[in-house]
Amino acid sequence: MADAQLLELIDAALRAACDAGDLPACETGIRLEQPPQPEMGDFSCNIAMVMAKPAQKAPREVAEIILRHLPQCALIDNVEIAGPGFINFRLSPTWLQEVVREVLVRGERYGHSDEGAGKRVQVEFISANPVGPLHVGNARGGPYGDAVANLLEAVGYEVEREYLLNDGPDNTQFRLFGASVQARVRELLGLPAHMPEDGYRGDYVIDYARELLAAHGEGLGEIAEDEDGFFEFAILGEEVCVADIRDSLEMLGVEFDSWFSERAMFEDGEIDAKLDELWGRGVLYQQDGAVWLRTTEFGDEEDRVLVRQNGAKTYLMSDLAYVDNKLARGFDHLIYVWGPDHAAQVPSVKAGMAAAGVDPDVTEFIVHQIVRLTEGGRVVRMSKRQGTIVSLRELIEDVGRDVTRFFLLSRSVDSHLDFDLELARKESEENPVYYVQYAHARISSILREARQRGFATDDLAEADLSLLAHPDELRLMRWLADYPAEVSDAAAQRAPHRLAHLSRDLAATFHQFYGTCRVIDEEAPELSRARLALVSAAGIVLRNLLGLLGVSAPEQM
RNA sequence: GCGCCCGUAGCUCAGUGGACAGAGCGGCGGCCUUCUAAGCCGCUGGUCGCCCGUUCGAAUCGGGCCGGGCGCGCCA
Repeated sequence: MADAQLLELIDAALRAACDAGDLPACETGIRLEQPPQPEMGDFSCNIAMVMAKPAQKAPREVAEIILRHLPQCALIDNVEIAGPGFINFRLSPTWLQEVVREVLVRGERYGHSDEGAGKRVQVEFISANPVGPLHVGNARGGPYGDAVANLLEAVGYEVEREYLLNDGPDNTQFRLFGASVQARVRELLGLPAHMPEDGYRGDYVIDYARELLAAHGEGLGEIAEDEDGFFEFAILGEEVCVADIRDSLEMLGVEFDSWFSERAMFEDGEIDAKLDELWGRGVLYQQDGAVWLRTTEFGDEEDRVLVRQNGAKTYLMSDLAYVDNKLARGFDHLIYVWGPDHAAQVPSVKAGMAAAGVDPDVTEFIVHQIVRLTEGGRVVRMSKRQGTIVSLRELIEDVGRDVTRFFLLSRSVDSHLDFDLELARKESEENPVYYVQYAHARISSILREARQRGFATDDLAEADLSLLAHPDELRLMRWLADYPAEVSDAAAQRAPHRLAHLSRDLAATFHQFYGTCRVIDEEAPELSRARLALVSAAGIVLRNLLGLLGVSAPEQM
């Protein structure tokens, strides 16, 4: 590609200048940027300013030296030094024509790369406790984790999506859920029931109880109301709950490769083995009847309990065994997408890994911030107690999958996200999802119309692209040229929200082109073919972009 | 009290050390006998929370304040 060639030329110039003794050796990587104004050129390089200090010369003087050593090349039409010392390059227009051709030839693989080839990454996300339906609060990680996985795949990694089910026998919340399910089942059977103080009182538990009764019959009433009974009901309830979760995830368009059961690590001895290993490493001690891990020696603020006074293992114990389990499965890198309520435990897990002799850097914890629903500028209060939590299912039924995904992905995970229900419901120009999808429908429509009028659309790569010279055409082509770098950046930064902004931007660039450049014109068949090629290329990139977001690209609206 | 995140246009937010800080929504005014007007064009709009520092250059990096959100359990 043109930018890579340009980098080589600049590098050659620097080496030549260095050999000639005009400039000192430079270890700084050269970077190309897009100038803020198109009149400034196609690419801009700041190397002269970076080198000004080591060279002990003024930036513009350094730039002149570099230009003196720049090899001749047909690619470059014009070079100038601008502002404080930028070197601005204007390339021959053919480079953009090549981009259009490349998009058409590579199709859905345009923008992909092999940066991550040969590396296996696991992305674990959502992992909400299997004690109730997914709701808006814990759903943010869904589209996010999925889109990050898509991005990593696009840059060549082998990716697995995993959902961790916190269903261990020592899990207090899970047992509480079991007791709650049991209480509801007994109520339905007319038996004396005991809903725990901090039990799960949502109506959905009654639905779960009904389902269980339908599936297993009245014999459920004979299960004892004790710890064993609670756990039995927790496992029964989990089946119903997980089916429910999978169902809403299907509505969201998220599919996991792997559902990992915490309980399995207890049953096959991995938890105990990990505990023994830690004893052997001398990083544990007993105090107040509990077993503690010396995490303070590895950067944590305080030591953490692994085995409680009552003999039950803590979540940290499971987390540490879980890391081993993941690594044993051959992953090179582990990404955890966690909700804000788990942010505080990141240092403990990292310290725990270090204590266990595992390199904490193989893990990457991404903590997203909360989601609030707003309606008419006011925050929709969500309370578990009052049952006003909005489930993911309800949200999707209300505004649809595409809008749900797009909205949840449109902000940086570091920012709190206000989900504007009113805007989300609008099927109009105010809604950014429809704006982007409309651009795709419009592209499809143009191609349909062209075929109807007798234009072939399957050999557009052979069109005479040199006819594309209108400023809005050039702008669109330039946009397509930058796309691969944007995907690469978004993947590296785990920032799918960039894709949402890009899709908006591409749609706007296309709509603008559409407004000034008539595509189908029987009077000018060659120009029409060139423009159809550009339209088709824009459609491909828009489709790729929406694909990464997991948002559909409609043929018509 | 401690930790994490945020503070940029009326609102919601982009902006990986670079050139006059961007977008959407909102507001005002234009554009359909022509490929989808769910569109386009123009106008309106800013002490990048404040102060110091690092740098040729800071919305961006560091320190200190101020404001807001979320956490801080032998629950997860």
